[in-house]
Amino acid sequence: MEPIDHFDRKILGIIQVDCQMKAEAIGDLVGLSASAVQRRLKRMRDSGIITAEIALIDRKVAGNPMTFIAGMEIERENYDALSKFRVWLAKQEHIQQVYYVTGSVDLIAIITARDVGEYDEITANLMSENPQIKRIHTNVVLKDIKLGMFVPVAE
Amino acid sequence: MEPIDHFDRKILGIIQVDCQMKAEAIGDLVGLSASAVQRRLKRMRDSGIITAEIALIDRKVAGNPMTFIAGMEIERENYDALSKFRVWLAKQEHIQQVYYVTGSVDLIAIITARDVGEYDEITANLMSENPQIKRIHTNVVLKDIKLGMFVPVAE
DNA sequence: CCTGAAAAGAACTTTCT
DNA sequence: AGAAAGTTCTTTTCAGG
Repeated sequence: MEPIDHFDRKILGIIQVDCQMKAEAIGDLVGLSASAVQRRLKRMRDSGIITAEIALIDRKVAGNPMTFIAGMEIERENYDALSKFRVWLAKQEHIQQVYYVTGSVDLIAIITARDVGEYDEITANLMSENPQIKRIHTNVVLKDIKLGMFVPVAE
Repeated sequence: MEPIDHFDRKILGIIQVDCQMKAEAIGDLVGLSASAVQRRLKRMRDSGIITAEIALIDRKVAGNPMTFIAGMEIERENYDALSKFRVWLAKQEHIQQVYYVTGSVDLIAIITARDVGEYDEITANLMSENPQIKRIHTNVVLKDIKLGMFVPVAE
């Protein structure tokens, strides 16, 4: 993967907050011309440093106001079934994030739903479709304190 | 908050995956002219239905390849200190997401760091700056199975 | 009120130095 | 890299449902 310089880092810091900002405005902030910024953006998109540019929307308007954090235990034996699980997950729109972790549970998922009833349906389906999952510990999110995907760009 | 119609829902579904898609391309997908799509986008941005448009970047390139999920226990008495905590959190770039939850822990945070050492520094600082946090249970993320912020838009 | 289409304006891409 | 020309996209305007 291509190396990035000081200007790239600054640009990444900006577009992680607002990727619709005009190249000229970014240029003013980082001390570069609009052309140079555009070139760098194109290079970072093409090389995969920028993996996606997405809109965040109001969950209530989308009809999925609730969030749940599910800790899951899986059977050690067939934990190679993860690849199949991955394929299955890609199609599950309500399951936003899944992490394979160390600790008291094996997987942690962040799931969005209309209400508790719908969450129940989702987890019931999750367990029936993926028998390697033995147990689910649920935390209901009462309040989003901070939500983001921002990653600091180290110098 | 303004109501949204079928076209808005389709547009939201698209820009949650790619917010740089051209209005004409979106129009082709949803069956609307480019002008109409632009108008709807502007309205949804102004009204706060679209809360942000952000770039996702490669964590390794950013120098923060590791992710940790921290479950935190807080003292019941001064859990109104949440508002101060919130202000403090806003400045903590390594702490991406924080949820106030029911269950065995009170808060769950998703934290990004260069390595375990840096994570240790972050949590040490977290606890010294916020004495109401009594205990932290850490899950180290071994693999990101799915990462996203996509929210399905109910009809 | 919202659409589609065309004109006007702004941004991006390319080329050149 | 920056600047200017060329191209594309967005914004505004306007007529019509």
